[in-house]
Amino acid sequence: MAKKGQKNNPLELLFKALADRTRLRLLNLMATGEVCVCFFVEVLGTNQPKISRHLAYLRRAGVVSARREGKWMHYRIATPEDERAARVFAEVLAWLREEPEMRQDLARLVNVCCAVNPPVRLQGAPRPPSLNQLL
Amino acid sequence: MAKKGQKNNPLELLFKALADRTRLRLLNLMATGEVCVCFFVEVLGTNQPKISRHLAYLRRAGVVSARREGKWMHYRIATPEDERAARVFAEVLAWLREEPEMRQDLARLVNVCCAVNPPVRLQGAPRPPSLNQLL
DNA sequence: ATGATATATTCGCCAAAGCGAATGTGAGCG
DNA sequence: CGCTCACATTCGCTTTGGCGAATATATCAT
Repeated sequence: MAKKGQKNNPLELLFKALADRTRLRLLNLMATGEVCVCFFVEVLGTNQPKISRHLAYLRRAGVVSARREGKWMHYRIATPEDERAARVFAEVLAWLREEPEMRQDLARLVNVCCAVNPPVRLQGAPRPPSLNQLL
Repeated sequence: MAKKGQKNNPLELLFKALADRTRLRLLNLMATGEVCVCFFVEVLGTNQPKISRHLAYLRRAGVVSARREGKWMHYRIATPEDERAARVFAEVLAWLREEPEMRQDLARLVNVCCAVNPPVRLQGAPRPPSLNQLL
């Protein structure tokens, strides 16, 4: 019964989490604060199960945490305890912010939040708190 | 026939390269300078094809470069051109240096290099230049 | 309870990637 | 030339992970 055992220490866990474009885009959107799942779906323009699966992956990797609010789920970045890890993570987020697609994503998120006529899907959705100050 | 096309921009490429413990150990050993393949094999204590495969992976990802010297191959870290990428990479290496197993690896590398009776396998092998100053 | 909404999980399917074992290649030496 | 050493690549095999489609769960409203 000797287990294969996940040798996955925080290091590998983090990098595996970062090794996918969808997950990087999600993290980028969470960079300024917690975001509701429906916004991810809207901004990334993909189906919802895909988003949920990647969010689950990120959570298993300890990179994000989730909070429930009624029927909505909010995800936020979970800053690593280890100082080195936190610095690497912060650098990565800063790097992301410079990529064109990531900037577009952020722009779309802001647009969708501030829209006078938001998509039906987002009618009653709780807006990302960090963006409220932009309104 | 539409190609899947590797969307792999430098970002994902780097993180995929980092998402494996063996590769992280290799990078850690190269942190101070170029190292010959035979030392990797000796220090990590695994078979040679495995090492070569991971080195090939790192090279495809643009993270390391190789130099031939007679029958020996030396690998070194290829610092990314992009400034952000370089900073992230440097932070990662610094982080690695703090992990116990990584320190052990480095210690073994030094030991093997300075040994009066090195393993047969390494008799004529060119030592990592960066370690010569330690002798 | 019924239904609607928001999110999560499961199910096949397929591609990427890790492994050990075997084999290929290229350089130096007799 | 042929042999050996250092390294690279290939071959099955297994695991991981990504995907869309379908289904399950949780919360709220009626």
